[in-house]
Amino acid sequence: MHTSRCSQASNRLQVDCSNCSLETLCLPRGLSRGEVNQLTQAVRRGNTLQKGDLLYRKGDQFRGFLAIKSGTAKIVTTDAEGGEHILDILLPGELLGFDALATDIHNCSAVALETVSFCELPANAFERLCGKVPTLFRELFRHAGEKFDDDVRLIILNKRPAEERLAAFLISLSERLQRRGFSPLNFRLSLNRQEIGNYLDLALATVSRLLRQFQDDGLLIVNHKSIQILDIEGLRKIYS
Amino acid sequence: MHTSRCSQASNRLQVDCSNCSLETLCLPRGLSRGEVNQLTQAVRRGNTLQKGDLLYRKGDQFRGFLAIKSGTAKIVTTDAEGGEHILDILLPGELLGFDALATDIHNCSAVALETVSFCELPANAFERLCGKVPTLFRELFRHAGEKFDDDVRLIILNKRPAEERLAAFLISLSERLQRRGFSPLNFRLSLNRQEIGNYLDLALATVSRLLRQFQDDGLLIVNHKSIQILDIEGLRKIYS
DNA sequence: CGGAAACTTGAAACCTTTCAAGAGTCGTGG
DNA sequence: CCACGACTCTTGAAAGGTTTCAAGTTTCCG
Repeated sequence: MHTSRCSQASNRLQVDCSNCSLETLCLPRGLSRGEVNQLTQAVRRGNTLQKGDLLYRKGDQFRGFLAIKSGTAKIVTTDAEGGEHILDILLPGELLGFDALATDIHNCSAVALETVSFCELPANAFERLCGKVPTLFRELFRHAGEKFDDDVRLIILNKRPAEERLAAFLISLSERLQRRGFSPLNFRLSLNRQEIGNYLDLALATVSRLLRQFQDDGLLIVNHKSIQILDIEGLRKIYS
Repeated sequence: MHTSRCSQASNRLQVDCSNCSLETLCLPRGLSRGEVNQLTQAVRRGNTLQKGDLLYRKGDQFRGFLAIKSGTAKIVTTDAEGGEHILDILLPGELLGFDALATDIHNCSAVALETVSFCELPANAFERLCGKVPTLFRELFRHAGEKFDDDVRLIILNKRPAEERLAAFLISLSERLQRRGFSPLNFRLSLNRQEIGNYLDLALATVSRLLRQFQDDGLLIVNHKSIQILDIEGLRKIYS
């Protein structure tokens, strides 16, 4: 196993939560200026990991909430037979760690899908802050709520035909990337076919076939992991 | 899911959170004696609804967390086409309301599957209490975490073959009923075939066929909604 | 008692998977 | 710089699990 110790970047640039580009997506979202300052002091910034490294591992003690600053990660768990199941894909500004809420032990692993940098709000700092910054726990609750809604979306989505699942996946990705300032029509998948299939409960071959079909239908151009969406409304129509 | 144990809140018995039979499952779970007393004062007890009634409706403003005292309920949401999707089945001692966490607007409806009595911790009382009873907030987070784990279980379960899904559903029900003092081998389903199928993403006909098959295999005896488990280990083996 | 709703059961259809083989891609080292 | 091997991806054909359709039966409830 390679849970390599994170390298802490030297902060000559003095990036903190109040001037972070993800301020409106991440934890500071609903907080006042003063509250963000308090948060800033508690957060450990500039951790980085490489593709395949674990942000945390299923079974680990909860150490704190994490926030993706750049790069992407996947949340996976394993079933009784050791099979892996991808439960979530995380983009910059999204929080991790909610899978430890019930028992203080992580129920999933978080794996970097590419080079990732992230921030950490240590558990003890969080508890300390909740007294001083009541909005903080309200905001964290809100983030937890969004995860619930995501779960609901996935549960419903995975009842639909394969074509709709993949279309919805691509649209959701596109919209989330746009919200983060990336191109919504031109992006690289950080998952391979196998992983997309795992997430959407489809066989690898089905994902491949459907991407081909979308391309043949003029909806997008796919080149390995790069996706160029040509007709997003057409895609949207598939998952009406 | 026969749940006649809890009687209607009668005034002479002065039922409160500290002497409720569900104390160890419900919200008071991790709280001290004094904390439970504070909780008791905030909780509104003795609400009852009939089969088909809504505890809350998708789109409603969040009013507070609810706890099932007796009876069962289902959490459902609707997709874009108006199709219903059952996301959870609630037994006595379980909390509802987490689907409003993200936006303060309920993302799902909660529907009584039979006569239900429940308690309510109003939203404003909750916020007031969180300052005074820090453990309460921690405990609610823990309950939210358990919902996450349930979602994960359902997502993984619904990737398995139909036979395993239904077996796992029955086992889970059996175990949860046992934890609440009901017979784990003899119970009534509060869902019809259609609803079980909806929850497990199976066609009504498949549920019917599988129950028949389980009976033919000597695993259980099914009679409409009544289930008598004969060989729980056999059932468990199906969902290894 | 009668009608609506829920359930059972068979047969055919269908979507997706599995299997398998071949092509393309990437990184490494000679 | 090319060759090699390990992966990943594509694609066809066959198999398989579930659904759909449909008809018949049973149950529930006014």
